[in-house]
Amino acid sequence: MPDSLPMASLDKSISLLMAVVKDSGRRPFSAISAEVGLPAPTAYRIAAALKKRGLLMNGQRGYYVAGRTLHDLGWRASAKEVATAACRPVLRELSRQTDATIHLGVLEDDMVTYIAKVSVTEDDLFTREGMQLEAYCSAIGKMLLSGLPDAVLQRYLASGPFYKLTDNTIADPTRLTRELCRIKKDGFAIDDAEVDPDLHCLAVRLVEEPIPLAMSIAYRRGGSNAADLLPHLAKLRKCAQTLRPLLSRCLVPIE
Amino acid sequence: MPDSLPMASLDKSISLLMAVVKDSGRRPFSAISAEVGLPAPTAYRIAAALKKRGLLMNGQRGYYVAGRTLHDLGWRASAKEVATAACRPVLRELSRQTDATIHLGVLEDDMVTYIAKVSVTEDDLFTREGMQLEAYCSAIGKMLLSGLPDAVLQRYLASGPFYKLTDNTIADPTRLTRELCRIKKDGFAIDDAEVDPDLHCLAVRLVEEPIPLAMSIAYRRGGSNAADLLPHLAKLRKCAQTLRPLLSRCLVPIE
DNA sequence: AAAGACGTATCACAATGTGAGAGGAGAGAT
DNA sequence: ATCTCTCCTCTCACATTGTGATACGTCTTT
Repeated sequence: MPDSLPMASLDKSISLLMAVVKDSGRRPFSAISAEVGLPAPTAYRIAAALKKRGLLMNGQRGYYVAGRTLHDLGWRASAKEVATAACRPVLRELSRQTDATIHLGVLEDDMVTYIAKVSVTEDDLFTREGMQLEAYCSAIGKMLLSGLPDAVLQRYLASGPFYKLTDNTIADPTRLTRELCRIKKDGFAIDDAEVDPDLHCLAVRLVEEPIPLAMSIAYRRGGSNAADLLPHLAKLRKCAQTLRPLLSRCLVPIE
Repeated sequence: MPDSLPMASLDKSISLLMAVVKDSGRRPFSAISAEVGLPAPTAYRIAAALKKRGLLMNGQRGYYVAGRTLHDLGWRASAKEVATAACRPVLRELSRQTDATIHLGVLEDDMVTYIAKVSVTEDDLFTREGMQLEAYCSAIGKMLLSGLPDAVLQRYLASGPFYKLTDNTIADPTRLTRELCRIKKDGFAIDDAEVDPDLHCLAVRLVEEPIPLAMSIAYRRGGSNAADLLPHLAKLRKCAQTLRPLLSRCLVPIE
């Protein structure tokens, strides 16, 4: 063996961890460590270290099972979380350029969930990461709705009633349908103070797979209106363009 | 520093991995590695090793995000999977003692999912891990149904119709209700050839939190009947008793 | 009581991870 | 275009640190 790889010890540990977890309790630890090719003391030392960090736990004597930390980490590695992590730095840059707040959102049972909120300066928006909003009146929501299959969209439109949160809220299913058509055609959605009298948003689509994502730029200013946002459309689209390859690298559906 | 812990390198790697994943793209890698206290070359070497194994991936330049392997491992560390892993060796022992097939199951939208099937000898049962069966006619299913809150159970009973898979299947909601009451009182459920003419099962409850689990012992023999299984009830219960502390150690709801 | 498997210690050796320093590669700014 | 800053990699001498044969305590099974 001429050149031994760097971090051989880490690599062995990962192999062991994966082998144990994938075995799912079928074989005793000794058998697994043997298969991975580790002598007993080494294997037990690694297992002890992994256990200390909660990546492994003791099952029945002679057996190990996946630990809670692993579950935590895995949860944080869900498509939603990875998308958030991958996008955040780019969104921060866009926020810096536009001096506005950027939101990243997904559709979850007929509501928009904001999975990332990025702003450079302190903003006075009521939005928060993890918050859910009605889809039909927010820019991200309408953007995502416009991408739904027709049958699903019809079911949504029939599921009303839609309440008017402000004077501008489009609560009429017919008008909403027209608006979604326009959005699909133009490729951008606007929230013209439809959820809050002072809030104006402009949203574009990001990706569809493995999870539909959209992002929006938001201003909260008395006196401004939605038209003020349109100049930023190009920047938004360029940002989306930057994000797409990034996301597809991180979120490959299956190999 | 007198005694350095064993597997210090692994420990550092885990710290770095967790820090990166938990940061969720908020700060660049350099900042995170600095916080963890790792010099740049070391941090990058570790990151490269983690990336090679798919635990990390590259985001935007200067950023890392959780990788697909991490998601896989985390999925395998879900409550269901950990429960399976933790139980399997014990179930295997019971299977050896009784020379029967042991099943472990959960309730998932009104059906039983078999998450583990253990048998020492080759069996000729049609069951498979991951398979779903009607709850109202299987022993594990009835056991789990009997533990449902009253309101949920009523909804289930009203959700029929229940089909007779064999002559013995209890398809009448009233009789089924009576049977579930008995099961709740006695603490065991029987499948007396209610799903397959040759299959007899005896099930007991395991745990309720964080996920209701039940296990069953199954014989497939022409000429035998459910009464033949009752002598094994004590062994089943002892086995459940063994598993309970094990499971609570592995599946602590939240810390 | 004996046999066997799990898990931990001990310890000398050297393999291997370490980290300063230098340098290449990109991106952004001027 | 050049400059500049940050990201990332390479090299290399050092000694920290992981390694694994052997051996011992402990628990479970026969």
